[in-house]
Amino acid sequence: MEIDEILERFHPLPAGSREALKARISEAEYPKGHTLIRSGRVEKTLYFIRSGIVRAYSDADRGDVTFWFGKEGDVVISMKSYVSGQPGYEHVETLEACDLYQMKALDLESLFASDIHIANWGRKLIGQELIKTEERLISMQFKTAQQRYLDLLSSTPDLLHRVPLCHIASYLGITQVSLSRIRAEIR
Amino acid sequence: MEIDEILERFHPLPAGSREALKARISEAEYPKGHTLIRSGRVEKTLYFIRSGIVRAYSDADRGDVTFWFGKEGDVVISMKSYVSGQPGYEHVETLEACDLYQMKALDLESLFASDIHIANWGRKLIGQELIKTEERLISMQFKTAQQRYLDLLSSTPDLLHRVPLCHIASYLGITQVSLSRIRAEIR
DNA sequence: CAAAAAATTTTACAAATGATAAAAAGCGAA
DNA sequence: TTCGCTTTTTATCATTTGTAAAATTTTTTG
Repeated sequence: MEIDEILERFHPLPAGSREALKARISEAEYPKGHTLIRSGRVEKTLYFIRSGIVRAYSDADRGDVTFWFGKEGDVVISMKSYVSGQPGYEHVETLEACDLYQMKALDLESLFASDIHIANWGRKLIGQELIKTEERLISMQFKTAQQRYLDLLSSTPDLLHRVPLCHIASYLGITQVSLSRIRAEIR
Repeated sequence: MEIDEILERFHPLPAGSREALKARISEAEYPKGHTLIRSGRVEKTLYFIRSGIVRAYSDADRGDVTFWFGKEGDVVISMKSYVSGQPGYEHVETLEACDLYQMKALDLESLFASDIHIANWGRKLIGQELIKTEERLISMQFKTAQQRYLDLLSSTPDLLHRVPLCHIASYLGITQVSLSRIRAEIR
């Protein structure tokens, strides 16, 4: 997915503002298994995914728990770092070789301070992430694991071919064994 | 909590921008049990809580499920309406008599378009909501119901005196009976 | 292709949670 | 206070989910 298309996903931008953003964006490739964001740090870079897939996870007693998948067109930010300037709680690693657009958080910050269109674009971007997170939270409270699995199957079927089931299970808030049971039941 | 203090909670504002916001804000009182936001509509008003407590909930098979509590200093918005302009999925009702500051979403929208400080303030506001939502999502995935209850107890102990346990249970993603068991176990 | 490694599924048992019903406790109004 | 109502707790049993270990399948590597 090309950068113009990605930037327009969140909110329309006047050509001048879009060019100002693009002037700060560079490209980078990373292999599978590369860690883009590490917890406990204030992250200084953010990414847009041109191609590939990544996961965000945090450490827990029972190993790491995946709470987000990002794919083509998505933004990769340590939200905590980005919003509050405090060390984040998440790791983000590539699950495939990835082509990314990258940008310094400080560059974006200074564009926010000087360009009102970019400030509003950033507001919309965060807003859309918020809706997605809220909808996931609600689905965790409302729905059974089986329903959540079926939802995932219909909304992003490709995820199941591209990501190991252990990460899918943890994303659904269940164990690998439970997921296996659900899959057997449906078959 | 006074309006200046609430507005400053999210991001510092120059005096002029703060006054521009305050010029669009009025006060209102609502009794306990009043519905501020109804699902299926595009909400045109947003609120800041001066005093009192509210809950957001959605309809499910097994009755309504509470997914957010707001108290003094918090913002009450239908996020879906506000961010995407589409009908929201949540109801918000007062659980106590509430003193609120209220504002038309369109007024805020036009301030976003004309005042860069307010646009960035709005960005920070949404960002902080996102962090809170993300942390709750993670705690739903990582933690047992008992841990979530203990977390709630230590972070907002007053909630338990002000809100019926049926709403607390649904907020924690468990039944009233399970919550009762957890409470008995701890005692 | 065969061996090794990794991922996934299956099994058996234990623990946690849900559903339901009924009892107990708390609370406001007459 | 007592009555009537709501909220909370307790008890029982059924179901779901977790843990641990083994079996199976798939993928990787030589």
